[in-house]
Amino acid sequence: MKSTPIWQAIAGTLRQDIVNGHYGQGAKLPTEATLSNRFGVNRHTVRHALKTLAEEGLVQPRRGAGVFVIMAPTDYPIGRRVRYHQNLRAAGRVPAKNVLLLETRPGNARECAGLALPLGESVHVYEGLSLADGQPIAIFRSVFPALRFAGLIADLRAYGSVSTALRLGGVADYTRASTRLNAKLATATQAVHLKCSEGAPILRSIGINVDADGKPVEYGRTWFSGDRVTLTLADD
Amino acid sequence: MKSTPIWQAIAGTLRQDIVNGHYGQGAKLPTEATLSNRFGVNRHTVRHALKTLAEEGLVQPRRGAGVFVIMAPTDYPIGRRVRYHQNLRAAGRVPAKNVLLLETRPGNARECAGLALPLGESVHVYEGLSLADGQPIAIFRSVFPALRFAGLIADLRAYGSVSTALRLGGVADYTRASTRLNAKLATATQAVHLKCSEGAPILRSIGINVDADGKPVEYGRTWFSGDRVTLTLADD
DNA sequence: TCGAACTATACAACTAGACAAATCATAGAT
DNA sequence: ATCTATGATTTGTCTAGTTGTATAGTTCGA
Repeated sequence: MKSTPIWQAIAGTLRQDIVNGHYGQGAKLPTEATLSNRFGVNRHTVRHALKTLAEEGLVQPRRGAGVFVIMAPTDYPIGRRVRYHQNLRAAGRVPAKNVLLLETRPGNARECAGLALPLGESVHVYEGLSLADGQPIAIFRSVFPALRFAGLIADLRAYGSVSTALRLGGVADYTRASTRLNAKLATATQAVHLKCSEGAPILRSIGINVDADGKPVEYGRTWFSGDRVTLTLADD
Repeated sequence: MKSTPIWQAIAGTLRQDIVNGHYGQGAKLPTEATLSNRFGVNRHTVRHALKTLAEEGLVQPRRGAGVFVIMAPTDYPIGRRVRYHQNLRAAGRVPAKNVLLLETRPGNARECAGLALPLGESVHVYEGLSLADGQPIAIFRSVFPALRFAGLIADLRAYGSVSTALRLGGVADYTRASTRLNAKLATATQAVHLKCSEGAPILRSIGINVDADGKPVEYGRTWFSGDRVTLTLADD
């Protein structure tokens, strides 16, 4: 049996304390000297732990000042009408999106089934990264029926916003028809984008949005960083 | 004629040196490299000898620091009235406490059940480390009903003593109502604090203390280092 | 032939101490 | 009141030493 190194254990408990809101956003962690005393280890061992937390983007050290919490755990609302950016802004965070991929291709079985399209019909794919205060929160991949929304790619590229692009495509309003949640482990690629370690817990959400007539307009999958996001169910 | 292995001879002479007071309590043995030089053998042979001494409880190695002479296992009294510090002092040891956590939060199912509170009611949490002669003996986590003892956190922070804090909270006397004992294996975090190896045997005690009226005032869990502590049942 | 005892080497994990660089708090001078 | 100098605090970096673990090989006796 291989025992876990001390620095990993320390990093784990500190991460838990941060994620559980024990230290709020911008709060100063105890000094390295204090922590090394508290854990009964050498200062360098604590530094090793803090280094990994800094690499994950959880924490930022400032020479002469201390180590500060960069991000607070994000509450991410799930419900019939989700407006990601507005919710985050209301919580005092700075939301952002990072486009990774915009393309049109034939949909696969799952995508066409979710969108109620014949197999192999062409779909728009919008893949990107959701950020809060510059920290990656989630990877999303949304697919849309390409025949119905011919100019969607251009609109997405121009505005970045799904709701705006759909409105320009003639969908005045849409709601969430179904949501499924899974727990997964981060793949290597996901770990790179989410700035977490491979194998970190991931919360995967698969959702279908429909227009006023009940026709599917978006089949979206989202991979949330389990450490940084708490999904909250909104009942509306 | 069967010759005794070298490592047993080395263990014997080291043991003699220790019991003869050549190395006092807490003293650091020469490094493995020094010893292997002095005895003219490989370092692994010395390590084999040191390992048996460690298993006898005579010495305790600390990675990166050295091998240290250790004292006898601590007798820890369990009974209706436990005064940890006084008992240890009577045995000629120097007791100490190390505060790891002081917070107020909603209690979980077990904690609320133990304290006879409605689920989710707020509790004070006091987590720390018990030391004897500077050596970690046990990790304790006590929870108290927060509504009843409003100023408990401040008192615990000021005095460190549970009995003092409870007295200031209006509980003149309290006794142990129930004690349950389990054997566990040390988690990585516990191993860090107790300075033992992950998977080392741990004696877990779950106790409920009640006031004179039989109302629960403390739900405490304690994880003892199985190697260093002998629980003794006091009948009073 | 097998296993116990021992050697040899290398690397990982942790400790120990020192000093540099940036920051912060505060007393003192203007 | 404001600015400045100073000292304490805190993180960054470096060197050196110590135990933990893994692998590979040798010797010797049953």
